[in-house]
Amino acid sequence: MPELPEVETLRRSLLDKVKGQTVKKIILRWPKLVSGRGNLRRVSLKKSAEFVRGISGCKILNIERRGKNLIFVLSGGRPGSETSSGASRTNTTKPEALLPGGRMIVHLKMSGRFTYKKANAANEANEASEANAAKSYGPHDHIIFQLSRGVLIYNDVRKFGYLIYYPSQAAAEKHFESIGVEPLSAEFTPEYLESALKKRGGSIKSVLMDQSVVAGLGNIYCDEALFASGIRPTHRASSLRPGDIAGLYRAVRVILSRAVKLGGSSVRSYRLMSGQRGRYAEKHKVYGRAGEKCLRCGRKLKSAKIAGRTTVFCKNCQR
DNA sequence: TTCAATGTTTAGAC
DNA sequence: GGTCTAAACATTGA
Repeated sequence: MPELPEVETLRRSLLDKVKGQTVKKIILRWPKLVSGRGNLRRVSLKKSAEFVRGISGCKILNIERRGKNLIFVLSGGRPGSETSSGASRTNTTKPEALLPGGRMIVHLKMSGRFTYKKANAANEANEASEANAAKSYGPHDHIIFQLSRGVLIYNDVRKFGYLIYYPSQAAAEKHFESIGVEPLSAEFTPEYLESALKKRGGSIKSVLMDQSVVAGLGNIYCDEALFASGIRPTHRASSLRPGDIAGLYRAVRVILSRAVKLGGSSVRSYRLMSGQRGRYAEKHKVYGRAGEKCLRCGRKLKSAKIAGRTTVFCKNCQR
């Protein structure tokens, strides 16, 4: 599902459900997903073991977002240390004992999802038997996190996504070394955008999609922002005029924040965790509308392959 | 039936 | 280095 608004929407609902819960058990039904982020990754027993050992017993303190990535902030404990059963439960007078420790970074790529099921008598019983537990999961439920009060499931039809455990914040930060600014943060300014675009060859669309420039824009929101600012996706990034860049900058901010407010865009089978549709898809002016009429001038919207992605734009309104 | 396309990223080729 | 393509995988529609 994954562009910034969808990931941000997911972050909020996940936080609401799992914050403060402890990871009791992890079932890796497709271990490759935790073996790194390269597209040629192989199953790594070492990584799988580190993932399970590192996260089991930890409390989920917070969930953050960086671009299209989710960052689960975990407590520093391990089973048998400060997060162990009896002692910490009675010793509630010192919540500050749970310092942030490891991080789990998740990228959903094309088809990653999370679902959450509250614990109840039925699935407690299922968990008792491995055979029944296996039956209660869908064919694309690849990673199961049994939490203190429910079950968090990572589901990914195409298996492009990844979940990586880092033992410290410092280690996790390296993951984002080559990622650009957050488009909804104060760091993202018209000046930043202008200087970034000046340096780049290639089309404006390919640069906007480049996560090392701005983090979180994908095919949908690039097309929408370019339409809103009247810029043709093929336009060379380095030759945009300051006025166009200012317009593009505003469009990116307005469109992303509006989409976050509406819960993102549900296209294809994507749904919110609640099962509802994100309502921003209703606002799309160009994405998914190739061959239909431009909502501004009425001419037929064109489709083209740009930066390897299907791109929809209006030849008349975007120059 | 076969082929192309799908919200993404990256490794490897030039 | 920048810039482009194919690949990781499954499903769906033409």
